[in-house]
Amino acid sequence: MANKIISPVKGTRDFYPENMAVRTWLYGHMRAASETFGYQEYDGPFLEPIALYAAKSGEELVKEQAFVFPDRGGDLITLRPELTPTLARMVAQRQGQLYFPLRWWSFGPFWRYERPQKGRAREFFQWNIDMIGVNSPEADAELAAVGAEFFRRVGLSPDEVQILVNNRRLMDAQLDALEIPAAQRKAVFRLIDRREKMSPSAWEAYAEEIGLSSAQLQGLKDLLGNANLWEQSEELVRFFEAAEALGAREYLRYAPEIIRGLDYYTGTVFEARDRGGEFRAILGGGRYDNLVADVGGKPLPGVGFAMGDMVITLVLQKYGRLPELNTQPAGILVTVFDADHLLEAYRLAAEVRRLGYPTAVYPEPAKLGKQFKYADRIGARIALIVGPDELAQNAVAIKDLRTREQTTVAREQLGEILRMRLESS
RNA sequence: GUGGCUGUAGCUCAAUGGCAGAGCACCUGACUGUGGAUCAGGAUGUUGUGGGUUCAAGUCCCAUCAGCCACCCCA
Repeated sequence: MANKIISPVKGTRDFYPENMAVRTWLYGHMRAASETFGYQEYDGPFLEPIALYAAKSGEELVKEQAFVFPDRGGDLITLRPELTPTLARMVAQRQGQLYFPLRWWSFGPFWRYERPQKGRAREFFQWNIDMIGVNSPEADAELAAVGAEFFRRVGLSPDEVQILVNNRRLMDAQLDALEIPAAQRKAVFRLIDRREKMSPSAWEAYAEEIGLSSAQLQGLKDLLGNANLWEQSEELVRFFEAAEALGAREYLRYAPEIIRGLDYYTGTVFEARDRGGEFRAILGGGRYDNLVADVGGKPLPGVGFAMGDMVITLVLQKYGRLPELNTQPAGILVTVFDADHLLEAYRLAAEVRRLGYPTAVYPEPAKLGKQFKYADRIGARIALIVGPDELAQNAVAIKDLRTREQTTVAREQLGEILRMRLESS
């Protein structure tokens, strides 16, 4: 038996009803946070040509981490590893008819060919939210505020999660001052990104390896130790002022070590972490001012972030913020007294549904005890019985599965009684 | 792509190289119009898969697959 079950594809997840309930719950809060700020829902194709990503997403992403396969005509197709390039294309295609600034959000599946581990699968769901057409620190702050709004809604406090913020232009200027040449910039960004993941000695050895002088290394260490560095960036000063006005300041903190991996970020970048530092980034995003032009449109600035479903779920679990979710839509189960009363049960179920209550009916005759047990196990609150006695009186027996009390009511009173029972608690 | 740990009943896990087991869950009955308790009984496995060593393998060896974890990388 067991050996005949075909394994699911590595790194995919089956969403049983209890898992699906969590996904739907997350989706609801993402929608609420997005719509509170006036963002519109959209989506793109799950399949894209590989060329869309080749331009700007970063080589690692396309070469090593995307699912790529030839279609029957021989063209290379990619299962989308991220949404931003699709968004850039969609905007570029209708650049003339869209009205800016554009505020769009989306939630859907993405694929990434990687070794699965904690907080990461090959198929995952991701919330994307972006504002296109404005280049201002205040727009950046609004996106961060949407992230903060989401955390607030799911019950995560600023003591538990924080959005760490930096700015690439600021870091570029600082690296200029240290006379670190442009050719070395990418390697140094990577070095910064790895600061907290390596031991201090290994980190310094790595710095030396990429060609930093000891003076440059000391300068870099000073930068990364300077929690007030943001005051030297007019963009970040305005960013934090706007975040304050938006009521999101308490979730934000300046962090000079935040760089982000994607090549297309040009200004402010941010990512959310749990304060224990236990998990990888909960969300990540920033400003990208060249992306629409890179896919063939006229230049348009943008800012946005993405949040995967897995890390946020781990964080919510850690802090006990995942609610008990009801996976049973039907509060009522109609029992089947015996084979002669099967259709009577079906008629009763139809009647109760017309009254507006989701109702399941036991699909075949069985011992009543078994049916009550089933009703209890699927999470129904009320069981209804129509046997010969009830039928003779044009009545229905109502059993409350929690209190175990049972009453018989006239058929025409059924709606009223059900309303009292189901809406009382 | 590299490394570590783990695969035994639906679930959680036992079994000094010597007859594959327990608890929970499940099914039946005690209870022919009533679920969670109790009691009695019952079913359940090619021990992930394929090889090898051995008189004998769940146990040792090799390979492979899967899950988890770390590295890599991160949307």
